[in-house]
Amino acid sequence: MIRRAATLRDVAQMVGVHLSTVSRALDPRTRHLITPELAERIRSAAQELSYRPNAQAYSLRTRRSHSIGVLVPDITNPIFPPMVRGLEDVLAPRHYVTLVVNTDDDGGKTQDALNMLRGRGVDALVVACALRDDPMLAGLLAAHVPVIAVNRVAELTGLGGVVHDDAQGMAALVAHLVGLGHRRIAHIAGPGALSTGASRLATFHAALAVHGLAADPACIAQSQRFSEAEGERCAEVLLQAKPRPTAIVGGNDLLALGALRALRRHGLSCPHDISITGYNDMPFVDRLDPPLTTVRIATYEAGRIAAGLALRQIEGEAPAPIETLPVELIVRGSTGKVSSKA
Amino acid sequence: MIRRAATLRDVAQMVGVHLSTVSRALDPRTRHLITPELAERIRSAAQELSYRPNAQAYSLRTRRSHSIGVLVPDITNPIFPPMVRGLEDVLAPRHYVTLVVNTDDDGGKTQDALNMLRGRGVDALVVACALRDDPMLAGLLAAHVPVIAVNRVAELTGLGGVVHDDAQGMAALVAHLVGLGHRRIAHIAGPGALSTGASRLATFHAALAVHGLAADPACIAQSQRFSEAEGERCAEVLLQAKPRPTAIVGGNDLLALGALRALRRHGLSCPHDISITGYNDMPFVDRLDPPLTTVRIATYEAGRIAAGLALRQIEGEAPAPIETLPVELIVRGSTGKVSSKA
DNA sequence: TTGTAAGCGTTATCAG
DNA sequence: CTGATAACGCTTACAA
Repeated sequence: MIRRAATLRDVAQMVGVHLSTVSRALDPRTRHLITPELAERIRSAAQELSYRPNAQAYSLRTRRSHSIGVLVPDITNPIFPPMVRGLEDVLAPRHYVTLVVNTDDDGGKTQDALNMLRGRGVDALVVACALRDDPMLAGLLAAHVPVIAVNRVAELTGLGGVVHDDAQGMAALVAHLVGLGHRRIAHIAGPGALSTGASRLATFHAALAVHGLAADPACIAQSQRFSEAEGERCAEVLLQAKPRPTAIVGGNDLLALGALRALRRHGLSCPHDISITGYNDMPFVDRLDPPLTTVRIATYEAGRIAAGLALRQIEGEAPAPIETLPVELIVRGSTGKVSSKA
Repeated sequence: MIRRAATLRDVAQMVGVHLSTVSRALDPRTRHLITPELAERIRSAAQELSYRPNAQAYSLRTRRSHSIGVLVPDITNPIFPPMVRGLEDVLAPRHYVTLVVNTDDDGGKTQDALNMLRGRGVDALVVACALRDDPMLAGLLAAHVPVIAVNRVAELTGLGGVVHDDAQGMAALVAHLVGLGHRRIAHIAGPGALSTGASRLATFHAALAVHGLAADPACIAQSQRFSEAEGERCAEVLLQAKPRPTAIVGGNDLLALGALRALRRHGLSCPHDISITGYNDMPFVDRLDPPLTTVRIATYEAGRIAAGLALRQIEGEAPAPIETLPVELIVRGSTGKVSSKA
């Protein structure tokens, strides 16, 4: 009763032709080799049997899996779903699937995931978990596996990808704070091993310099992870600096949220006592109390672009240089004029 | 220079045995047939050549793809990533991949996704986008495709899956509100075509009855989608009821958020004028202003369980009856004592 | 214990 | 234009 799926052979038998003829009739690229009338008979027979090409047989023969591996640190982190959606929205219509795997930024898991994906013959890899110094990525490039970095990148020549414009974002953030009268601005830097952490720290310094300011070393805290707990810990450190900073720029929204929590524990109010900014504009940070001033990155768009780059590399084009997406400053309630007594 | 991946044949050649011997030596299930010493030589040769089995050849031969299709309405909706994570966390160690596809609750897209997944030979389907009356699901069951419903289910005999205990959740919510003195409690019902929408509405009525209350029809608003916009629209309607309800139970968190927005527009305060509750406990609803009282569902756990059920069905077991997961009432600031003047 | 060979469903090359 | 045939890389009876 469990009828196995129809194959080319079944369709051929039904129409009374050879299966290779069916194959040709069904492939738009070779259909022109077939008498239109026959092609139509074949098409309707295939329909009738609800023929569905066997993807693994196709892949085995053509060495094309029509699948793309996607490595994300953790899909549960709200910045990744839109990116994944962006990938899918351009890949699905072109009959590619995305195999999304979580790495938890763990070397072992990443290696396992990679082996699995390569064993499954993915045509390209989209990597959202790059380390600044990433031997895994280097290996992939050396093995000529098409690979696209998103959001985070590695310092590797020949690596294609998409990132968000940290220089622009930081400049806007700092200009905004300076405009509100802040002079003593602190930063909770993201992990130095990640390009986002390092680059935001670097551009933070650069942005201060533009306004003739320089960061007091006591106003820079280095986090180990992009997490709320780390944000809280780092903010505790920054609150000890004397004089106290009047604003804290979080390396991302989670770090900012942690900082907010630290303030609250110290009985300080945001933005009255200290202004706080985030980075990424995660969902719902506009509804927090106070709503978070932050920088919006185009994650969905990054996914779409990454998909396009992957497709191009699959077609054999050389990797394009890293693309930089513009960002947008979003001013909300967590930043305010520096209080007069400060 | 682009060395193609090593195959069994390459390993065999290196060791000087037949490729079938290599196949056996590498498969834990048949390794015992091989002289331990030879097996070890083969293992190290495979290692040396960094042999990786070709998944499509394996699937073609065995009719097992070691992949599971996952249909979600939209991965961007924060209740799904944890579920997907739960699936992956139990499937990945057993060498299964998850192919996650977004349907946007659109019939056409769902059909396309399904064709694609079946063409790729997924061993089972995990469906988080079931309709209460779902011909697609019925078709899958009829075709004997192993299918597991998560979160939302269909009224179909023989369908296995996991849902969250709406009766328990609603009872707790209503008891909480009644305990605060509320008697006139309204509900923004989720879409009637979805099991979650329908079941929460039904259990809402049942929960009121337990306290000797009955819902005024003017206190039930029917939403078309689980969205903030719909929540706002429905709340507008409820605010016209006379006397005005003192509490509104949202069909999910988004509907509640919309209601909150409507209140604000009317210059009403939550919880002072009207209490509001959500459902699902999405990330960050604990940080909103006011923090949302809601029901926490175990989405990650649901994913893990669904994975287990899928695996069992793949092994040939008959589908188990729908499993119901316990939920937890989370009381926060959006609910309060009914105001004295009411 | 190991080798032989068939076949999974395709595509692609070569004849006719 | 259509048919025959050889892979693609693997598992698995069956033989030795």
